[in-house]
Amino acid sequence: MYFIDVILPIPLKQAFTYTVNSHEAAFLKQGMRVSVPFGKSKIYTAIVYQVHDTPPLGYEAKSIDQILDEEPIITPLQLQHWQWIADYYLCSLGEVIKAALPSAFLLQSETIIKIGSNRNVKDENMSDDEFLLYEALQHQSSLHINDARSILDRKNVVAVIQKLIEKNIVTVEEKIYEQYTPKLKRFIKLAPQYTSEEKLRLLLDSLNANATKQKEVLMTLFMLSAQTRKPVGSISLQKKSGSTSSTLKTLIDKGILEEYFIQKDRFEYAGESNSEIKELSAAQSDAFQEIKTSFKENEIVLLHGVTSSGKTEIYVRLIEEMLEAGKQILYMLPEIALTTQLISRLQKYFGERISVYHSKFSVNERVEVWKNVLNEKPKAQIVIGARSSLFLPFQNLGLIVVDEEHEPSFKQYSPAPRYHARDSAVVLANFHKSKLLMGSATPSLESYHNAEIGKYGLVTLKKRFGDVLMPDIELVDIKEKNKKKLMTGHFSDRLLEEMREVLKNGEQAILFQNRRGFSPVVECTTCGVSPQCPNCDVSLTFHQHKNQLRCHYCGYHMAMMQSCMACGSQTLDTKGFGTEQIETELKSLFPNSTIARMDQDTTKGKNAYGKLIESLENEEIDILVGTQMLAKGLDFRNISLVGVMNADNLLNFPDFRAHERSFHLLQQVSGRAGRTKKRGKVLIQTYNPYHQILKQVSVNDYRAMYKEQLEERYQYKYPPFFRIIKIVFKDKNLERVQKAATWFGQALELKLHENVLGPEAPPVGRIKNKYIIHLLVKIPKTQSLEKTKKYILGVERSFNSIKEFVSVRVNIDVDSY
DNA sequence: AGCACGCCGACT
DNA sequence: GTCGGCGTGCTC
Repeated sequence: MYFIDVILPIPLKQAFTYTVNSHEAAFLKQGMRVSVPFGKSKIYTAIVYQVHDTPPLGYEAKSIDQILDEEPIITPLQLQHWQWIADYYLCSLGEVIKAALPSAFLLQSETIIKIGSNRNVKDENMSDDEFLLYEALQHQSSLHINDARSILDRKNVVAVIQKLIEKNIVTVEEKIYEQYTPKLKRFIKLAPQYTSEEKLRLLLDSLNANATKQKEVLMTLFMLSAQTRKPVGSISLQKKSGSTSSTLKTLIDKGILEEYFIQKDRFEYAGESNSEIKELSAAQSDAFQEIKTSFKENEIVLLHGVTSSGKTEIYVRLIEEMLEAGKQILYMLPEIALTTQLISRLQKYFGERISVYHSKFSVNERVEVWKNVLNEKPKAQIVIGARSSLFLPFQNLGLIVVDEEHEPSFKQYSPAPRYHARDSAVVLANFHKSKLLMGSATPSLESYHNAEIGKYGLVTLKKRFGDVLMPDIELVDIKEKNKKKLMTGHFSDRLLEEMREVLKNGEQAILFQNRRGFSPVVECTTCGVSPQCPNCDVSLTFHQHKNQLRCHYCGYHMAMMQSCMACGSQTLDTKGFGTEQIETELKSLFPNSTIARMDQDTTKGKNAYGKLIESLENEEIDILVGTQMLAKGLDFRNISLVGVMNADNLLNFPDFRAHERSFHLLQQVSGRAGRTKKRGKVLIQTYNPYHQILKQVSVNDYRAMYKEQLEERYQYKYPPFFRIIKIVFKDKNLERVQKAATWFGQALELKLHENVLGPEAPPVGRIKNKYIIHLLVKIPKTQSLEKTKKYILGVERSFNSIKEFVSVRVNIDVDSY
């Protein structure tokens, strides 16, 4: 007897054992997929972990359903890395697998209903629902379980189907649908009997005189295949010969032409790669050499280069060297949708050797990249992707670049695995014995600290490319401006002044407002009530273009009311302000300028973002208003002014990274100004111009910010001095979740004492009708991380055995952001 | 996580 | 009286 242990893509920690026969045992290897029956009826895709001959104790193993791969699709190194992620971030290997594999690799069975053996059915023996299904099956041979649900218009259809099965009216089977469909391209060739020139001539003669179109097609085909000696695609044949698909079809039907299909890759970089790499500036070239020197001693190097210093060109040089060494390269960046500019720049350098990978790609595209990386195909030698690209089956990884290393979006919060892609990449590089370069204009405190204590190499690039000056940053005190009545709406006189200047010179301006929607909160000025979301503890926000109130957490929306729902008065007012309101104000302030807005609402469509960028590039837009999105990767020559409408709502965020994040964001936004010889101008409006962070931003003093924040982190026991683990409790019942968190917290305190914080309700205490409570565990560097985690897991186990708390969801978030 | 089994309220 | 709610327990 042979057995295999498999991992299922579910949040259960244990492996599952199935039986296989001796052939299967000999064939199967770790990292192959098998489909296995699981539970009552379902068939799942599982990953083979090991093949052995030890029968399990205490239960009878089922046998597998099917082997799905010829070769492993996951490498042993990958599994090791994933196991590390599972252990470090306290989740199951199954959860990592689910996040790591393209969904097309993890097929699940679906229930199909078919007509049964009992053909003479009497209506009176069936209930209405049963009859409806029976009738549906008279028209089509099979029904998907979802079809049954929509026919009966209810969720639970299993009982009805069960009855029909008992009466032999229907049968069910579990079917797995192949989701991956190779893309086929149609080619045309001459049927073999006509391939000689003479026979072709005879053929042409034999065609009717009025079949000129057909002759045309044949001549074109003949010409094309003589010219290129490559297969002739049906589309290009049609185009070149000016014929239609029906002409082609006629010829195929006559047996003169034959069609055949070749599998095509979905990615084809159409543009050419002009491999001319820009000459590095002196500063860049110094940095490049420094990085290489540093790599001799360090596995990891942090490149701290101010905005617009040309970090990308340095990456390109490093990548180029790795390419020549025949190694694979992973280039990770945050939120890939926002970095189309960068991708096309890299494609210009490396052409078709780049594959792009991220979770918003279709399942088919992701499978193709996966296979190309696995087989070390040249076209996937460089992979550029968001955080999930770190799960790809690299064979021969030489370099990982983590660009914009400080970005919080590298940390996944939900669902598990709650991993940090930058930190997991460090481990991945270690497994592959490859180098890792982190880059940022404003490194995270953690990484900079690691560089300072000598864990990472550090290379600094202080000069902007082309010796462009750092922008001139000015803080505008809007409290004072308000007093002196120098504000027009949300614009100070200084900002308006600068904007007029910019527009007069035919330059562009960017305005940054860190809030979406027209105005976050609607408030009744009579009774002070503002409409709340019924499912979450937040005020609804007003969206002007749809005249709607919306909840950002659960998506709840309702039409904007005419009068206050509490007191009935019509004195509704909007508090705070967002991009939409700024846009409206701008339109009346500068009626002759073109104004555009960039935020989640205006970039929803597939190409909306690209279009905005394009019109900005073509200088069709004079003023662009936007959110966070503006901070990243935009690289335009003609923007000479950046305005930050209100810096305070950034700084007043209730979390320990708020100050650091504000610095990052303001620094990055400022970096958009003045990328040519002329010095850019940045105006930051604030109620508190004396805030340390703002001062540090205004004089571009990263070191001062770093020192001060580090001191605060030390004082208040936060990273990089302490590790933090956040434990989140959720339940429909407030009292129960409070009780649960208190119980858990007390259990933790037994051993971890004062390093357990909470229970505490987060700023938004209820989301989607679930109440939320947090516990925070701080772990000093001197304390064993492993033991602490084990202890927390132990407490969780006891917790889960308490009946009262079974409904309470517990999430453990290691290195929470 | 799904998913089935099992015990209580609101309708035909 | 049933339908369907979701609480509880298991999955090799």
